[in-house]
Amino acid sequence: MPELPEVEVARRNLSSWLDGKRIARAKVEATRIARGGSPRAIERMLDGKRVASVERRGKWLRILLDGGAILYSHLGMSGKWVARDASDGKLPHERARIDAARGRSVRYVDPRMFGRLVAAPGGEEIAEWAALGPDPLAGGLSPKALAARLTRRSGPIKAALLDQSLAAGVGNIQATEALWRAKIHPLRPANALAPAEARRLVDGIHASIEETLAKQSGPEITYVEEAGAENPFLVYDRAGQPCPRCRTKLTRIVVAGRGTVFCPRCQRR
DNA sequence: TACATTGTTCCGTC
DNA sequence: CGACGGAACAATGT
Repeated sequence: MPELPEVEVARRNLSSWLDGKRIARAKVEATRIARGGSPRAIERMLDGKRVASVERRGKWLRILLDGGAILYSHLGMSGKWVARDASDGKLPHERARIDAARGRSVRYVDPRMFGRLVAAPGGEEIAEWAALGPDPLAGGLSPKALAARLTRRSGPIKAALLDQSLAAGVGNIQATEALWRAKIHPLRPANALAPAEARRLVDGIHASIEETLAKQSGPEITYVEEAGAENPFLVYDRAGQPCPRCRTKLTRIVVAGRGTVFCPRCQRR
């Protein structure tokens, strides 16, 4: 599952492949991924335009084009941007491609099709982008601001962390890792966190993101659930294994409908 | 064969 | 109106 670090790697890759390049030809398949206009309309928006820059906010990407049009991209659970040669054939599960003139042929691959491509020909900011909260990597997430927003929430802290309007880009993996680092039980009511705990939580989010980012950098990202991939995380998907801190057996529960691993000794309720 | 699993967005309810 | 639980989505594993 791509979360903030993987999406940031995708942004850097797209930027290196496309920045300043003219788009020779775009192809968008007719799948549920294409939104905000027909696949044909998205292609027309891209064809012949020069790419100005690639931005990220939370788990959303956007490609800004000269003239003001914008292509938004969300990777969902299994989406990836990869670069090939223009002469290379269609990849398995390839849903779109953007061929740069005198450059790479950039392909969007997404087996499960939870991802999205949204065209904004007039450069409009789509609602999903506008609704995103502060981005932890951009330094926008402060302990005080997070604590203030958490006072209104009585549900489990883990569920609150998954709300993209609170902290953009934190998903199930980063939330699980950050709570373990901060020694906070996933079921603690969000509005019951002490200031020191909010500080530890923000530190944990930053540390987890930075560490994942360092491990995932490269032109091809591997997601943890893919066959043959090794799990780079400290506790995510490691129920039954010893806690890396105290060796107590890690426990798995379900919070907000999602698998949640924690250490019953380090993370007390 | 049917069902659980997976993360996020969307939707209905309180 | 905001919080929150559950449904839907596509594919895979049991």
